[in-house]
Parts: sequence; structure tokens; C-alpha cells
Amino acid sequence: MYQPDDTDYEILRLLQRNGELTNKEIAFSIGKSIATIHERVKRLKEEKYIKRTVAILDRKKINKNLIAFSHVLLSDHAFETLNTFEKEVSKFPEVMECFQMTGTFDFILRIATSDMDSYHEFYRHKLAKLPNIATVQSFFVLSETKSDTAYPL
Amino acid sequence: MYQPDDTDYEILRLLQRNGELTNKEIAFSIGKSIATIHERVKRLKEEKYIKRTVAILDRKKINKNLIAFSHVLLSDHAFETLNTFEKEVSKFPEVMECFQMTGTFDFILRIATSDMDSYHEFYRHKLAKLPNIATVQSFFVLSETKSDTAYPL
DNA sequence: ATTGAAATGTAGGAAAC
DNA sequence: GTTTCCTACATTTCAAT
Repeated sequence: MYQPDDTDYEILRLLQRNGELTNKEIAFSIGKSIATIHERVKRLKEEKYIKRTVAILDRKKINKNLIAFSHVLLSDHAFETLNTFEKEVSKFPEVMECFQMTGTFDFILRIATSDMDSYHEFYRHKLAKLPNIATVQSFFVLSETKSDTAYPL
Repeated sequence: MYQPDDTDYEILRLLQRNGELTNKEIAFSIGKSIATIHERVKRLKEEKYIKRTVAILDRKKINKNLIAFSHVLLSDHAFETLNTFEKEVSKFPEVMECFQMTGTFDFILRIATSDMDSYHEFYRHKLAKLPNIATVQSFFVLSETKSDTAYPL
């Protein structure tokens, strides 16, 4: 299996912060040739160290003013119950993230809507209608102190 | 204030999913000229609708196998207490996100580490040493059902 | 605001060292 | 890993609509 070295990690560090850097800029920044960077980046993408490159939008400007974290507990933990929940909840565009968790509930969802009315609409007519939901406890974001997609490397 | 139209939203929708699309590809996909797309994208960046473009890494490949969501309650809510917490917690590279929340605790943190030992290390020697922490309750990700950076548009 | 066309720069591949 | 060369695209600017 492919093991990235220090140079690769330097590149990942940079591209995690700014995916628009050119090979030339990266080469200059870490003191290697353009051809080397070209080769490294190509491999990092082929090997899926870089899953994809995406634009990060300002959610307030696109009217996603309300972010909720919801803790979901299911009524049972049969394989089919978990599977169905995961499959169905993933279809909702409002649900940006869904993680199965350790602890006193089963899933954390990150839900993006424009305001409390839209959240309520989503909750009543989509989330709460899924089968085998025992409880949903929701917490709302008051302010973002830090919001980063980059992992510490 | 600048108000994006349907064409702009089409572009945002596409770039949220794939930030590497060329103007040519976008132009073809939504039936406009390359120069138009160029103009729109430039403005969407200038006006900060697009905050930045980033590479999304495969966290398991870069050894960030443990993601925790931690609920933090502070011992008081004086302006300075909140401020100091936000400032200090943001400095930790393990903390990818920090949100102030409504409800029975004050903050949600998303923490990325390699394993439970490193998490413990972070918790004991960094997080728990911050002043005015009353309680920290942590939940760990078992599996990712959906993990998206794109807002519904 | 949108377009086609021209100039400049970058990507991507291949060669030799 | 670097350097050079090359072709193919992509970006960027601009005059015209």
C-alpha cells in the first residue's frame, strides 16, 4: 500500500486550506519542482487521499441561517431498522451529515435550513415520519466560533 | 447588495459538489458561454458567496480514525469566560469546529484524533485545562452514514 | 449582462540526466 | 527527483452587442 511521505503531507496540508493552489505555487512554497508536485498530487488523487475538491459557501449568504444538531434514538437496533434509517435520512437534502454514535443515542444529524419554520417543517414532515424513531433531541447553533474542514496534519 | 440569480445558484450548486469543474464544463452544463461563467464565478468569489475552495481528505487514510463530538458546559456565562474559551479552544488543531449552542450546554466541538489514546491526551492536557469548564460530555463516531459539505440549494 | 476571439498561463505527458 | 520540451486546455482580457 502507498505511504505518503513528508512532501505529500505538506501538499495535503496546503490543499486542505486552499484547493485552488497551482502546482507552481505549491512547488515554490515547499521548494520542489513543478513536475514533482504534479506527480504527487496526481497520486494523492488516484489513491483517494484527496477524496474531492469542493467550494465552501457562506451559509448566511445563501439563506441557511439555522443549523441544528439532532440526536436521534431509534426504538430498536435490528439490522434492518438501522439500515432503513440510514438510507432514508441520507436522502433528505437538509441532512448534511449523519453519524452513528456511541453513547445514549444512535445518530447525530447536522441539519441546514433557512429558519425555525423550515426546520419545523422538516422535522414534522420528514424526520419524524421515518419509521422506528424513538426520540429526537435538537440543539441549534447560536454562533460559529470555528468552522474548519481541514484535519490536523 | 448583490443578489445572485438562478444562473449563479446553478453554478454554486455545481461547485459545491466539485470545485475542480472548469468554466468550460460549467458553461456546457448550464448552457451559457465560458465568459459568462467566468464573470459569475469571479463575482461569487469577490462577494464571498464562495468563501474558499478546499481539498477534502479521506480521514482514515491520514490516520484521523476517531472523531468526537463534545458538549461543553462552562461554569459561568460572563462575557470574558465565553470569549476566553472560544479563543483558546480555537487554537487547538484537533478542534475542527466549535459552535455555541442553545440548550443545556454551551458549545459543541468536533474533535479529530488518531485514536482513543490521543483523544485522551487531548482531553486531559488541553481541553480540560482550559479555565471555567464545568462539564464535558463526549460522543464518538462509530460510522459515517453521510458526510457532506454542500448545502441544499 | 453576454458573447466570440485573442493573449497568457497552467496542466499533463514524455524525454534525458 | 529535476529539467526541458511539447501539446492541449484553461484562464483572463477585451471590443462589440
